[in-house]
Amino acid sequence: MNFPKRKQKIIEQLSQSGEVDIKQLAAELNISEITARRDLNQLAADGLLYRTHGGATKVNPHERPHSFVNKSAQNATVKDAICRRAASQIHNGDVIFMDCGSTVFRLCQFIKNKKIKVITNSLPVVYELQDSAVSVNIIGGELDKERQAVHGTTAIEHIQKYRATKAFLGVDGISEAGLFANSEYEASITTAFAANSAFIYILCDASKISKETYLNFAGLDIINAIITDADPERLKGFKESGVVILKAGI
Amino acid sequence: MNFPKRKQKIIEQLSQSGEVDIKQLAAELNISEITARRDLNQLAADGLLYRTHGGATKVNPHERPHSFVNKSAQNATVKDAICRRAASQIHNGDVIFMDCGSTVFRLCQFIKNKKIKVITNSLPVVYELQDSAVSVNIIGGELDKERQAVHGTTAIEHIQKYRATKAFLGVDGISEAGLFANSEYEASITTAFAANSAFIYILCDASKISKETYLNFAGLDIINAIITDADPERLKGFKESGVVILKAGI
DNA sequence: TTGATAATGATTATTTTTGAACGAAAATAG
DNA sequence: CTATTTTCGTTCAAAAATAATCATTATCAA
Repeated sequence: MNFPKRKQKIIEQLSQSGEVDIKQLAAELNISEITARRDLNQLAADGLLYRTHGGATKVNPHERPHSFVNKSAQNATVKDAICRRAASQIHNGDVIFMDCGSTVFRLCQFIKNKKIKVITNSLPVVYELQDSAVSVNIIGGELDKERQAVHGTTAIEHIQKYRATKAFLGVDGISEAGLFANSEYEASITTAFAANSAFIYILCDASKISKETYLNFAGLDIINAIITDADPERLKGFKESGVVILKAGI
Repeated sequence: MNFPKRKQKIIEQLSQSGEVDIKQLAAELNISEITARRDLNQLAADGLLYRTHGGATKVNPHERPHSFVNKSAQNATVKDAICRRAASQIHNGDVIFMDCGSTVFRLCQFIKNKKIKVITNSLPVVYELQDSAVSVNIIGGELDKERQAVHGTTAIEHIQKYRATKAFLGVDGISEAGLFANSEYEASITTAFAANSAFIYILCDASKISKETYLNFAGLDIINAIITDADPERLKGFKESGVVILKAGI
C-alpha cells in the first residue's frame, strides 16, 4: 500500500473516531511504526491533522469554523512553538503591536488571559481576541479584503499616535541584508510598527530565513530579536547586527 | 490516553460542571495526580481555565458572543423593512457612514452588491461586508467588546478625516427634543458622523419614537431624515424641524 | 543490466512524558 | 495562633515516543 492510499485511510479513520494511534495504525496498515510516524508528520505538515505523542487527532474540533482560522493551519506545530516562545516574552501591562501575518495570528491563543493591550491591523487577531482579557485597539483605515487587514496612510498615521513596549511582526523573508516583503503596503506597516515600539520581535519559521524576495524595505538594525525554529548555525551572520536569536523548541 | 485527548475531556467537564478536582480527575482519566496537576497547569498557562487549590474552575462564565446577533434578530421583519427603504437611498459611488446599532447592521445584506464605500466603527458590519462589492473603511481606536464597536478619541479623530455623502445611524431614543443615547461614547460617535456627512438618516423602529432616555446629546437639526415603521401621525411634530419622514412599508 | 532515486525498515541516541519521593507552602481544624 | 492535613513544586528515574542515521528494497528510465 502506497502513501496516497494510506493517507486516505488515515484521514478516514480520523474523521470517524477523532484520533489515531501509531501502534494500531502500523498494525492495521501493515507498515512499520516509523513509516506510520512519517505519514502522520507529513499530514501534519499539510495541516490535515494535529500530531500528538503516540498518534494524532483531528484539527480543532472545538474551534469555530471561521474563514480566518484556515490560512494559518499550515506548519501549525512549528508556528505554535514559535508563538509559545513569543508569549513567554509578554507580561501583564505590556502594550504590544501585532501585524497581519499568519504566524503572528497564532500568538493570540497564548495571550488570551494576559492583562495587556494589543494594537493591531489584523481582523483575524481582533476576532480571536474578542472574548479575552486583552484590551484591543484596532488600527483604522482601508480594509484589504485579501489580507483581512487594514492598510493605507490613515493606518500609518494611526500607528504613529501610539507607543508599544513590544512589537511582534512577520516578514516574507529575512537575510543579513535585512527584511523583505511582497508588497509596499506590508512594508510600510511593518516599518511604522517598528518605529513606534521599544522592542521589536520578528516571528519567522525556517523557510523565511535567508529568503530574499521582492522588496528589501529595511535593515536588520530596526529589529531587536528573531524568534524562529531554524538552526542557530544558519543565523550566525545575523548576530553581528546585534539581533538576538531566540530558538523555539518544537 | 495522551494530553490532547485529556485536555479535551477536562475542558468538556469544566464547561459542564464548572469545576474539576485533581483527585477525581486522576481517577477518572486513569492518571496519577501529579500528571493531572501538570495538565491543569498547562491549560491554565494557555488561559483555558483558572487554577485553584485542588482543582480548577471555568475561566469565562459569561458567554456572550451571540448577544449581538440575538439583539439584531429581534423585530427582524420591521428592521428589514426599514433597511430596505434605506438601501433604496444608496447608489453606486456613495460614501456612507454606518454606526454600530443593531438596526443599521441589518442594512448590510441589502447593500452587498453596490459599488460604494462604507466607513464604520462596527465590527459586525465589517465582518458582514467582508465578501461583498463594498469597499470598507474601519474606524480605528479602542474596541468596546460589549458593543463590538470602536470608540474613543482616536475614533472621533478618524471620523473627522473623512466626508460621507450619507450617514445611516441608530439612536436609543428620539423625540421633538432631539436624539437620545445611553452612553457618552455612542453620543460622541453619532455626533461626529453627523458633522461629517452631507445627509443624515436615522433608522429607528416605532419603539424608539418619543422615547427620551439618559442623554439628550443633539437636537433634531443635525439630522435630515428618519426612516421608520411608525405611524406618520406620531411624527407630525418632527416635521417642523425640517426632518423628512420616510415610512417603511412592512 | 545498470545506475539513480524514492520509499521503507532497522538501529541508536535524544527527547518527551509520566510517576514517585520528599520538602515546602497553603488550607483547614482545633 | 498552632498543629495537622492537604496540596504544590522540584528533582530524579523509568518508560515511551521521536528524530537521526544508515541500510535495504523497490521503482523507473536509459
